[in-house]
Amino acid sequence: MLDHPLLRKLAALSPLSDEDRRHLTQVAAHPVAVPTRTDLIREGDTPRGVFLVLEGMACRYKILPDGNRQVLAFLIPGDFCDLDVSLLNAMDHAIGTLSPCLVVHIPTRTVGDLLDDHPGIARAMRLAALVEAATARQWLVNVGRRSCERRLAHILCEMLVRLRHVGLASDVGYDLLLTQVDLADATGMTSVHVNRSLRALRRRGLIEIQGRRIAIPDLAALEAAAEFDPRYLRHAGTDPRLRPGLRETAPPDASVFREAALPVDGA
Amino acid sequence: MLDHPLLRKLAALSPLSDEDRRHLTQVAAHPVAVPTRTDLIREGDTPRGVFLVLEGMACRYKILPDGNRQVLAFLIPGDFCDLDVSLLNAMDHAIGTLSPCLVVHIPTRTVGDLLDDHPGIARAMRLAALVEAATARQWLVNVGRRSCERRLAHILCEMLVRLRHVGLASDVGYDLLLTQVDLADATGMTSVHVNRSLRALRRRGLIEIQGRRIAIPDLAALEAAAEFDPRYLRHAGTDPRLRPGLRETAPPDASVFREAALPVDGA
DNA sequence: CGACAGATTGACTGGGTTCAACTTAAGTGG
DNA sequence: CCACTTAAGTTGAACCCAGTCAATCTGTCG
Repeated sequence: MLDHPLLRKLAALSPLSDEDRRHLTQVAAHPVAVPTRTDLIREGDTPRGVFLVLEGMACRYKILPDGNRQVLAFLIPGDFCDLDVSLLNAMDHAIGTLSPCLVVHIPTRTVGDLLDDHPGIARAMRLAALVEAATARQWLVNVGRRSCERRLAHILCEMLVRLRHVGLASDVGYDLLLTQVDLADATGMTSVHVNRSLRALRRRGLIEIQGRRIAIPDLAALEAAAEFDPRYLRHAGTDPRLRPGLRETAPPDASVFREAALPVDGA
Repeated sequence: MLDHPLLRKLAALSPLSDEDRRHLTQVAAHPVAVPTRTDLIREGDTPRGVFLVLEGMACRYKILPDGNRQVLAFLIPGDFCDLDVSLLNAMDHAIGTLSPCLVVHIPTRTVGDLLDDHPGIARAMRLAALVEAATARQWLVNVGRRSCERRLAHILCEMLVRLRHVGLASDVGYDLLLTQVDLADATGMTSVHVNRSLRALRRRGLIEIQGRRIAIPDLAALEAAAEFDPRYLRHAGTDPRLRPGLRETAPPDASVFREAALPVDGA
């Protein structure tokens, strides 16, 4: 039961009862095989539910008028797309596979039931959505302000942690089912320059690549090179062991708001 | 009552009852003045509620080890931060003012009551959150795949639409309470290059700048230069007038999923 | 054995950064 | 009311990171 990626992922965020687990397992009982480079949903489509990836890798992406693609997020086993998607009547981006995948489609109604009738699941899924939002912020920082080599290192670190969360990576490496073009479109680079930057990382001894396998001989070194801090990937959760301590210098008063602010006569 | 930015923004997304309006007005009754460049909450802080901006401009941002800043989103009057923030125990980014602001702090508990007891408000706020997520995706595309001049044009178009939604922009322009450094940190550029690119836009006759005032003589031209499509800013909503038609060629079958997919024996 | 996608490498180019000086605007206090 | 201070905007020149173009290599699969 633990090898079910969705269960692993959600249980790591918030405790799940046996009943929750049973229910989730049932919801994901009938996956469908989808070949590489196939859209699950396109920009402009009306979402009829949520997709859940059980095997393989997919991505959210947008295509620009000039044909360029920007990858917005990678979806790995255990990932699903927007909970509140039912409120929308048109997708502003597409979701497509990057490798052969096993995917489950969960109808809007089932999602609603899940959220309404299973508070434990609802909480875990809301937390997962917050982690995804935090990841999106990291990507914006990545593309906006980090050097190309660091960007790649950062994404490789991120994928290691995420894959490990669902049992798909060892401590030393993992299979990255992506092409260098996919990495380029995710990091705002050219595939040519992805290639060169990967080589640079290889030469620095930070990674080793054999086919699709990424090996990381010295994780601490790679994380340092990436300025990677994994806390955003789990910064939710009630488990005190997971509680982050992002600031080293504890603030005497949390909010500058109260100090600096001047009360004003309201309305 | 309509000049309340929060009401204008939410009402545009989903219908609000008079009672909803009364309640929201009351929640935002006691704003506080906050000077420029003041943090409302910092990275690592535990959120104790939600901030609502009534006047001025603020932003979400992150600071990198080398001191560089990445702005993740601009907050304008009517904007508030994450609803589900109470699930977190540490912010992964900071929120700070970029101009003198009037801000309301809404305690976690009040937010919960609002969401639980006022379904109309809850729906509108969930939609607003989805629009913010869509905006974040646009920013990633912006920084990842658009030329610098286009990036700036895109952000200027976006701000026009958003400010117009809360009655703070005319058809021809608005006051942008940001410095060129702020724009640079939002677009992944240098302030020097922001300056040069703005000049280029000015020379092309797409914008006019006087102090903080941005005038847009020919909106269609600017939108074309930016490849800007405003639908993501309102693509939610039940109002059929707001229903987007992102694709011009209607798909015969919405989901390639069903076509391409091969059923697989599940678990 | 082709055929094709993906990876790799080289040479050249250019968009955007860096560094630094200077101007303008907006306070602030004597 | 003006001298002083500071933040923001503007401009030039040199440099370099990363894109572009294009050829070649490698592996895989029918």
